[in-house]
Parts: sequence; structure tokens; C-alpha cells
Amino acid sequence: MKEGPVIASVAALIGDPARANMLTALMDGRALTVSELAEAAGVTLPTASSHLARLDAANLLAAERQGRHRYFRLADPEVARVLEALMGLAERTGAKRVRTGPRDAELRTARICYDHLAGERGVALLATLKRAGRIAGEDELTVPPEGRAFFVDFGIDMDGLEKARRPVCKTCLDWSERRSHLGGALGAALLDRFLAEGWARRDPGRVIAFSGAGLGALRNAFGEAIAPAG
Amino acid sequence: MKEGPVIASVAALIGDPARANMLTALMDGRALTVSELAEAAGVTLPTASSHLARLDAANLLAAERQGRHRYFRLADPEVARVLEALMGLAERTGAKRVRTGPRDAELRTARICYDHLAGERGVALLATLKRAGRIAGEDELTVPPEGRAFFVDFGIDMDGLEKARRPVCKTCLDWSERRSHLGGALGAALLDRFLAEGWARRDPGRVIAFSGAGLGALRNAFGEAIAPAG
DNA sequence: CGGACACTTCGACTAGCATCGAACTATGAA
DNA sequence: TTCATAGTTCGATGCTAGTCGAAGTGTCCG
Repeated sequence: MKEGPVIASVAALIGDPARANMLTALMDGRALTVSELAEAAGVTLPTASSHLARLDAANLLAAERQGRHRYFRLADPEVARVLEALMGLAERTGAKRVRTGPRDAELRTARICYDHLAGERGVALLATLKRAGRIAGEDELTVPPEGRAFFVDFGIDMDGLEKARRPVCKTCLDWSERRSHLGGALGAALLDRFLAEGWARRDPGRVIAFSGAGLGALRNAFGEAIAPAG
Repeated sequence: MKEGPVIASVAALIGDPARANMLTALMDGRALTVSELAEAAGVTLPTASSHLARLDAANLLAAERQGRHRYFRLADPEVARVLEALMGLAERTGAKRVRTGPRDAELRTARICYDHLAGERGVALLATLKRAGRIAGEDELTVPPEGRAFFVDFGIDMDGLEKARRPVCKTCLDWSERRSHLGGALGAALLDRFLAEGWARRDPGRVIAFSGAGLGALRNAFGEAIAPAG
């Protein structure tokens, strides 16, 4: 019975505190570097690297190189679901209760994903831009000329973005919505504009709070569908 | 960061091969004695006792004394759901799937998941019920009036189910099919009917074996799609 | 280039824990 | 009461795996 049920190996993988810390740090769907995950887990870099290699080998994580960084994200929303289910179980063990306050709802509505907008609002943003023909493509996103004109008009330095090494557009799978939102340099620039215009502000944590006026302005600029009233 | 996220402790609990063996042995919802579980896990009695005490302390199991025996069962269908979800994750890890005997095939066709039907047949059941409009919803399932009438007609005491504390409908992610099947009180009641009607019987282990006549009756009651001929 | 940074690999150490045998408790049967 | 069975507790043992420092590899930047 040494082989045991398959379930044991994956559960043991999640069961180490350091790895569990890393996984929970990744639960919001962002990709983090090895260093960031090491800090999140409270271990040194070599230790984190070893853990991440194992999680990757088990296909719980997806790795992506970017220059000298290595970004890890949850392989799949399915992984996040299982982690959430485990949290549910953990609650009934009599351990400390996890607050499920309004902050959680806010997090799903709009949050920062690295440096761009995620959550319900972020997914709606990409969908709206695509529908208006300002961004094209499915997995590989591109900006057609009319879209480029729109973004320039919106106050974004497209010249600058295009010169930089970072990809202008990037899809990013949204953990709470299970659909893609807009990442990349353009995604970051858009969020910058929102914040600079005062349409939204960063709350402590990852929450992005849009004001009523900000939502109105958003609708004005991008169309009604981005933030349906009610 | 020593305490780590709550998730780690419960995952570590499941992550030990001996404990995982015990938990999977209990996945059919029956209660087993310490000795039986020790044998299922392939460890001695003292070892099993110690493991069970820990699982019990974490409220993953419920214990019940009966004379000089002590019976353990899963504390809750929710525990079974999480275990199934973990099996699903384990599948994609490409982990060792050594034993692929005929029994494994039967297990994928139809098995018991705590107290309701899982496997190919269970997934087909839920899909068929949804298509016929007898169950509605995606993650949160509900029973519309026409569905309720159907189940009452099928011999299920919907009044009783609705009064009880247990949710009537619950999705449960199927590890072999990677789609949801029907859990909750209604899922359990349906399986009860199938067994009572003699359409299927419980084989040793978790296998549910449908007879030829049983499959015909199933098609009659729920539609062709639930068990396509061939 | 050369230096800084991000990460990986290696080797050694250590702590935790799963395991078992033996002794102990409790229940049931004769 | 006495014996048998079921389970628990305890102490000792051995192995796994998590941890870190140091050294190695690759990438970016000036």
C-alpha cells in the first residue's frame, strides 16, 4: 500500500506550510516571481525554488520565463477551486474563521492584478474593448489602427508602450470571473489613467474602488456595457 | 509564518498515505471500525488509532461507539466532495495511475460517492436532468416546479428533503469525468430509488453495477441520453 | 566586458512524524 | 471471575523531507 491513493501525493504537496502559503498567495490569479513567493512563504530563495519546482512538476502551477524572472501562476482555475474547497474544510476544523466580509465581494468586483485591472470590471473592460473593435484577437491580442487612435485620444502614450520591451497586450485569466482580462503594458496604462483621473482609488490590499462619478466616466469613455447600472 | 494558512494543516492531514487510504475507504459513506480501517490502510492497529484520532480532532471524521467497537465515517458529504475534487487534481498531475484493471473501468462507469451516484452514469444523470429542465442552475442548483413534480412522481419525498437541514441539490465535481454530478439529499434519494427498484446493486468497493434491465428502466424514466446503447 | 540580479543546484543538517511493539484499559462472553 | 477481543497510550526508532548556505548558471544593464 506504499503507492497509496493518488490523492495523498497531491494533498501532501498542498499540505506543507510553505507551499500552502505560496498557493494562497497565487489564489488571486496573478503570476508572481520566485522571490515574491519566497517572501510570501517566509522561506529563503533556494527553498522556495525547490518547492515551486515540485508544484510545477505536479502541474499545479504554470511557469513562464520573462527575462531573468520566472513567473508562476496557478495552472488552472480548477486548482483555485480545490484550494477554496480545502479552505472550507479547514474552517470546520474549529480553526480560526476566515472573514467573508464585504472586502471579498469588493475583491471580486475590481482588484489590481499586478498593475492592471482585474475582477468583474477588468473582464468587462476587455470584453467592451473587443466588441468595439479596439482590441482584436483571442489569445494573442493586437491593437488595430482605430483602437490605437482611441487609446492615444484617451491619453495613453502608445509610442512609448510600443518601444518598451514589455508586450503591449496580454491576456490574463481572471480567477474570480474565469474569463480573460487585459494585462500587458496597455492594461497597466489604462489602470494608471483611471487612477490618475480619480475615477478609482487603490484601497489597502488589492481592492480597486470606483467612485460613482468614476463609473459614469468609465461608461462615457468605453460604453454602457462596461459597468451596467444596478 | 509558522502557523501558515489553515489550508496547510487539513491538506497535510489528508496528505499522509495511510490517512488518505482510510479516507478513501470511507468515501462510500459507510462507517468502518478501527481494525477495518487499519487493514485498509495497511498499518497496524496502534498506528491507525493515532491517525483516526487526529482526523477526528480535525472534524473530518465522525466517531460512534458501539460496544467495544468504534465506528468512523466521514463527518459530512462536504468532506467527500473535497476528496473527489482532490482526486480530480491528482489525475492531471500525471501521477502514477498504475492500477488500471477492469475494476477501475467499472469505477469510472458508476460508483458511489458518499451516498449518491458518481462516474459516467452520475454525470449523465445530472446532464439529462438539466436538459429536461428538471434541475436548473450551474454551480448553485435548484429544482423548478416541473422538476419537483417529476421527482415526486418518481417516488421521492420532496417534502421531507426540503425540511431537512441538508441541501437538496449540490454539485459534486467528478474526478474521473471532470464534470459535475448531482449530490445533496436529492442525489442520495435518487440512488436509493435505483437500488430499491433493483436497477442496480452495490458491488464490494464503491462500484455500482447496473443491470441490463436497470439501464432500460433508467432510459425509460430519464431519457435515452442517460445511457446510450452501445 | 564586468557587475548586479534572479534563480537553480548541491550538500549537509535537522526536526518532525509515521511506525511498531509492548503495556494498559474497556467491553463482552463464558 | 476469567479470558478474549477492540482499542488506546507510550516510548523508541528510523526515515523522510524541509531548510539553509554556498557555489553555479543565465540574463540584464551600464
